[in-house]
Parts: sequence; C-alpha cells; structure tokens
Amino acid sequence: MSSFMGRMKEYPAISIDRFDRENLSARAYFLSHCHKDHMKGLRAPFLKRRLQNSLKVHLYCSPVTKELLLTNPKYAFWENRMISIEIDTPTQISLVDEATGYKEDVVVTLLPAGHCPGSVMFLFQGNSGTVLYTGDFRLAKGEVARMELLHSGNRVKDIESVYLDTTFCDPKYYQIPSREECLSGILELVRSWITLSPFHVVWLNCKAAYGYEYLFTNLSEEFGAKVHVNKLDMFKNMPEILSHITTDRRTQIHACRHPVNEEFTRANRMPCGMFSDDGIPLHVISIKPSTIWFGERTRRTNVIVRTGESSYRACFSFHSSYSEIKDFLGYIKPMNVYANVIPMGKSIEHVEKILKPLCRSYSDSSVITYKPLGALKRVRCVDSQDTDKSCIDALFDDYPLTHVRNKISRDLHWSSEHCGHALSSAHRENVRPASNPVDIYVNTVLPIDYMDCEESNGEDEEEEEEITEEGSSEIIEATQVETLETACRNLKQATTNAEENVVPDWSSFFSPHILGKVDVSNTDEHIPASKEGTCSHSPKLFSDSDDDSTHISSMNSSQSTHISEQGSQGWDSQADTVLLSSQEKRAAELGASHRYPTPLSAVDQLVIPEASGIDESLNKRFSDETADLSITSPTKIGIHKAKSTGDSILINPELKSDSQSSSDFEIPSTPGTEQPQPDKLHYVYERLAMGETVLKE
DNA sequence: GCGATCAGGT
DNA sequence: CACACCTGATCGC
Repeated sequence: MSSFMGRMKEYPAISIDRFDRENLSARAYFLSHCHKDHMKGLRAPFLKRRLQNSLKVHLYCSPVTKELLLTNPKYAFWENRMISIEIDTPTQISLVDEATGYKEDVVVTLLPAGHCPGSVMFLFQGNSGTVLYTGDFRLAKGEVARMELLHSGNRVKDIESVYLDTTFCDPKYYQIPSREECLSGILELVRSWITLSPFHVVWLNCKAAYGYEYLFTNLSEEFGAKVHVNKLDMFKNMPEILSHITTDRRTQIHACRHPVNEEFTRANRMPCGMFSDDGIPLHVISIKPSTIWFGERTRRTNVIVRTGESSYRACFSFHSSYSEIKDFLGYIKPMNVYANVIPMGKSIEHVEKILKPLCRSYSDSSVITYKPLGALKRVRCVDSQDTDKSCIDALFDDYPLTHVRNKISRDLHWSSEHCGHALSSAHRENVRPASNPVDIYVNTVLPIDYMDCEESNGEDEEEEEEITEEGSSEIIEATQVETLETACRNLKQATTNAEENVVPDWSSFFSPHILGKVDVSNTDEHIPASKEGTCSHSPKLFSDSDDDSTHISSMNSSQSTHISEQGSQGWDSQADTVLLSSQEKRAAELGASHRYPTPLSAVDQLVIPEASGIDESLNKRFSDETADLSITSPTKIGIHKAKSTGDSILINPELKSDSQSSSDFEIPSTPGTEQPQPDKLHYVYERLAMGETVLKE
C-alpha cells in the first residue's frame, strides 16, 4: 500500500494520490489511478469546500481514470474540476498561488503504468528539474526503454528523482511470472473446466479492484462467454471492456463478488445465485488471482496452484517484481529515488539500500576497480540461503550492462509475444499457444494432493531439486568463469573493432552462454540471440525435466489423503511452490484415477507436441502485429493507442526478447532503437568484462 | 449522521 | 503469497 504522503520535494505545490493533511493546500492535484489507497481524502468535506473557494484548483488524470472516478456519484463534485490528459502527450500546466498570484509552469506527461485501467505515471518537467512519479506500476523488463517520452533523442532524460512503486522491492519477489504466462495458465485452466459441459463454471475470486479487466476480456474472447460481474456501468464508455462483461448470471465464467457462501456452492450454485435452469447441478471451481513469486534462486514452476478440492490460485500481479523494478530504475538512473511503498516487514533503509546503487549519483561516485576473475568463484560460493543477491545478479544487473541490455530488448520486444502466450485474441483464431500446453496443463489442472506436498516439503529438498535439475552450483560457477573469459576475449575483439569504428558483433559477445547462464537467472527463456533458435518457453516455466518426476515418484506419497484447508504454513516459502509443482507432476502420473474432479479433456492436451504451432503462431503474430489492443486504451476514451507503425523488431524473427513483456500495455518504440553505437558498445564491453562491481560482495 | 481509524476478513 | 478492498466496532465531531 502506498505510503507516499502526496508531495514531491521538487514540486511541493503539487499533490499526487493523496488529498488530506498538508495536501489540502496544493495548487494542483494528480491521480495516478483509481484505487482507493491512492484516493485518500479525495472526497473529504474539507477538500470539497476548498474546491468551491479556489477555482484554479484542478485534478489531473488520464481519461480512463476520470471516467472511472466520475462513475461513482460520491466523486461527482469533481466533475468540472477534473482535467484529463492524454497519455504520452506533454502538457503544460500552470500552478497558480491564488494568494500571491505567483505562477509556476510545469510540463506533465502521462506514461502508461500497466497497473490497472487508466493507470499512469507522471513525468514532471519544470524549473526544479525532471521528476517521475510512478504511482503503482507493472512494467516488464525492457518496457521502460521503449517509452519514447522518457528519452531525449537517443538518451534517457536526465531525471532528478523517481518516486517509485516499491511494493515488491524485496529480493524474495525476485520474479513474478509475466502477464502472458499468468494469463495463459488461467486460460488453460478455465478451458479444461468449462469445456467439460455447459454446467461446469468457473468463479474468479477477484479482489474488488480495477486491474483484472484484461483477464476478463481475454477469457471472453477465448471462450466466447462473457464474464459475469456485479457492476459494469463504469465501463459504459469503454466498449473494449464492456463487450466482454455482463450482469447476466447465465454464463460459465464469473467474476462477481458476493460473500462466500458454502451453502451455495454445496447446493451447486454460484455465490451470485446462478444455478442451472434444468436442475442439473453446476460444477464450480474457484480461481483466486494472487501474486505468486519466485526468488532469485528458486526454479520457476507453475503459475496455477491447486489449493483445495475445487479451488485454485492463479498467479496475477498488478505490481512489478523485484527484478522488474531494478530494470526500471537501473534504466532511468535518476539522481535520487524515493520509495512510495514500504514492503511488508522491511524498512525504508532496506529499500533504499537496494535502490541507491541503481541511481546515477551512486554509480558516478563509485570507483570501478579491476578485480581478478578468480575472485568470482568465491563470491558465487557464498551461501545465498537468505542473501539478497548472488554475484551473478550483481554482475549483470549492474550498469551499464542493464542499460544496454534494455536497448537490445527494446529492439526485440516482439519475440516474447510470439514466443507463445498469445494474448488478445481477436486474431488468434485457432493458433495454439506455442508454449508448452502440456506443461501448462499438468501444472494447472491435474489434481494435487497439496497437503502431502507441504508435509514433505523442506529446505533440503529444494536444494536437492536445484542440484538435480538445474545443475549443481559448481557447474554454474564453471559456466560463469568460462563466460567471463569469453567476455574478455570478446572485449578484446570489441575494443579492436571499436577502434576501427566498426560495430562489434553484438550477438557473439552476448553468447547464449553469457546471457543464458549468467544473466538474471529467471529470464533464461528470453535470451537474446539464443542458440535455441526458436522461442519455445523454457520447460522450467511450467514444469521441469523428467528427472523431476522421477525424483518425486520416489517420495512418500501416502501421508496426506484429504484436503481440508490450505495449511497456513504451507505457503510461506517458495520451497513449497517448488515441491508443489513436483507433486502436481506426480499427480499427473497418477492421472485420472485421482479422486478429485479432473477435467478429462486435459488428457488430450497432454499429447500436444510442444514444438507444434510455434512457427505458425510466430508468423501469425507478425502479421497481426497490432492486434493486441490494450484494454487500457478503450477507443472512446482514447487513451494510449497501439502504435501502428511497424517496429524494426518485426523484421528479425530469430531475435529474442527480454522477459516478462506485457503487451497489454503498449509502449511505443523509442527513438534510436538501432544497433548501439560503437563507442557505447565499447564502453559497455569494458565495464562488463571488468565485472568487478560484481566482485565486491 | 458522518468521518476517521482500527481490527478482521476475503 | 501480503493487494485492495469491504465490513463492523469505536470514537469524536
């Protein structure tokens, strides 16, 4: 939850997302999105009165946010005082002190934040410098690099301060599966259930908040069934959303909110009261969107977890993960950064310690010293049981590589989309997601004896798994050393090339080796120029290699036989998740003999060859480049439009993108996305090969 | 009667 | 799995 008090040091006459206390005297108000915790004081009598007295005070926000806010009659008094600003449109605003007549101009630019419909970040430019307030955001890696208006020419704007959404700024949230992965998992789960019969329905147990709309629209498009919701008048002018939701209970997909009533579900009714007309009992599963994260050293597993006989949890996040935050901030490199949110159980100091190194002031003052490569191994050996970062992380998340890596991904941002998880789907037709439907299925739908998992869960086993399946840490070390040697060789080559003013061979420098093994460990399925050639997802995404099931099969499976409720201790650690996934696979082996309701259609999906459809869908994606419309850009409201100009990316299908792209929130390509210039490359190579920042713990 | 705040729930 | 609410109790105005 935001603990931002409303004002920024540089522009204290402005209040953002807070409307109480000292904010009552602000000369202008800004609302980043329509969540209640960002609207404190917004309808307080005090502010209402002030509004009546000072005619120059306005509330600025995106068109969608204005629409959503004014749908609520309690905020109707703002109607004439709200000014919506189009996204990506720098707009000058006068801040007038009504007492003195003093006037200060600032230029504000709204940037899409990917958090919920209408959510934006605010970029302010004025006499006190350029500052960025992110509000709440979820941006995939590399997306910041594609935001044109954060750049001047080829360079990132010189940003004094960033007021940052630090909700997940904790290494334990190192990675959160991308929007595409989560959506894909949910689609498959829903498919496996509602295709069983018209009486099989799903209930999406969503929190009362904007932000799930893209889920609804995708489900609706995929299955041709509108999603039942309690209210939809707030979307009355957003046909792209409105056309996919309904207040008619007679649908197989529900996101309506009602007090959970056991009686109802037992009586085969939905909480909304929906039941089948002809007396045939309904079969209901509930899917609860919630954030599932993976630590830096945790193998990624499934995005769907079974939590009960007919209940599932599906990964879903409105906020950027730790690595996404670092990517974001590391790209912008402001002079200062301020945390808008204190993550649970952490202090401001803790967060700042993490963020400071990503600021310009920090890296400029830090002296880069060469350290022998041999030291690397030792650092890597540090037991990172609860350490925040491995040296690998330190190595490659450091500027300037991060910087440049983003530039790459900017060029390549398409690939993660054709990599599989086809999204919006008006044009998807029957193209199957190219990723691994098999694994998705295995991990999402088959019955899981999750209590069993928890009981047999433990630290040791996590370690064991890691070693068994991903290669031991020794192997990683070796790889890393080799990688650095390669880097050095390449540096030499690059240096030579740079001197001759020839652009060095980028791809050879970043061999799959380097980025695959040493780059942020969780993104190995998005390796640029990967030797894998195609963009099949890493099997790790949804399931692990076969030896995993072998490993699991040997486990004692007789412990728990009954699911009662979700054990509270079971979800506290990621280790649980790891094992759970394994258990699911074991469950998959057990197959339909399991006593929990099992969508049988899934069996078919189990034999779909993994590779099939990749090329096809890939090509399809190319031709449908602009098909993925953002749900945050309803036509009538006219928020951010997808760029219709082709990205250079499209021309080069074999290139791969960075991870966690979220095409729901279109971001224009940045000017100057061509290949990096030789001098820049040279600089980067040099830093990289030195790798020393890394070496210091 | 309204709002702010807190506890507790989902 | 920790976000974004809702409800209800209590207190103050």
